[in-house]
Amino acid sequence: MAENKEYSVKQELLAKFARALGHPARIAIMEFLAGQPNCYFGDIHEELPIAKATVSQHLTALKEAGLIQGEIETPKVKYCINKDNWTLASFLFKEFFDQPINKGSNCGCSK
Amino acid sequence: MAENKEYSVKQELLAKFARALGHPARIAIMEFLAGQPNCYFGDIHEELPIAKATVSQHLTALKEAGLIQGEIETPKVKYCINKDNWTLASFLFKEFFDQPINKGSNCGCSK
DNA sequence: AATTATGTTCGTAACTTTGCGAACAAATCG
DNA sequence: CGATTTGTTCGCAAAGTTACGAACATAATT
Repeated sequence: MAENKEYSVKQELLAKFARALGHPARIAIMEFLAGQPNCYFGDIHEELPIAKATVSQHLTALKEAGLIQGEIETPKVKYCINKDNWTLASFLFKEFFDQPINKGSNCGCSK
Repeated sequence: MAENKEYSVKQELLAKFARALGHPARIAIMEFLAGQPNCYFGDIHEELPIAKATVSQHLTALKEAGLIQGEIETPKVKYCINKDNWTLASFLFKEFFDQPINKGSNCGCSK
């Protein structure tokens, strides 16, 4: 930033992942996928308090962010976590939250 | 989930933090605040490729998510990271990404 | 060829987000 | 008091999100 006043690739990527996780349904989907050996659309839908069309939309959003992948297993559709991007997201978030926070930036307002 | 088909408090909270971080400008703001001993509105604005009205909006979004705090230091406004919630968010994201991923959930699609 | 099961896509509605310039507010400076 | 500095708020436009039911697509089954 600073000189060129643009966002870095990392900032854009982190924001993309964050945005994808920015809905409780999508958090719930990721947690469900992490814990299930078989992850069919129907099972995911059963877990959520929303219509199947909406579930499909959320799955598409997660897919577009690269966090999950789908596979047709007629007549069902199997979803799973994209491990490469999961690992990447994990790394980026950890790096983000582990950045040192300048003591002077306390502003006297955080107690 | 499952029985009641609702989102947990944790899922809602994590989604709220994720959503707040779901824009590159807000990622950039947080990174800037983390690294600066003095974090005035004007300095933040200088770093970003957007109008001040928009910067103000993003700051409000971060404030509403609890990630930052503002303090009037006339005629300027000083912003800083809310450390308690930063720590909470950090914990929630780490817990989320450190959850074990079921091997069976590979679906054969993630190689 | 109809039926069934499983999801996706379409169309729509309501709402939210992002962005900007202009107007406004508050305190200080001449 | 008028002018200046610093940010916020207002009003608006364009675009994106979330949600749903209905219609559609696909493959297996009868």
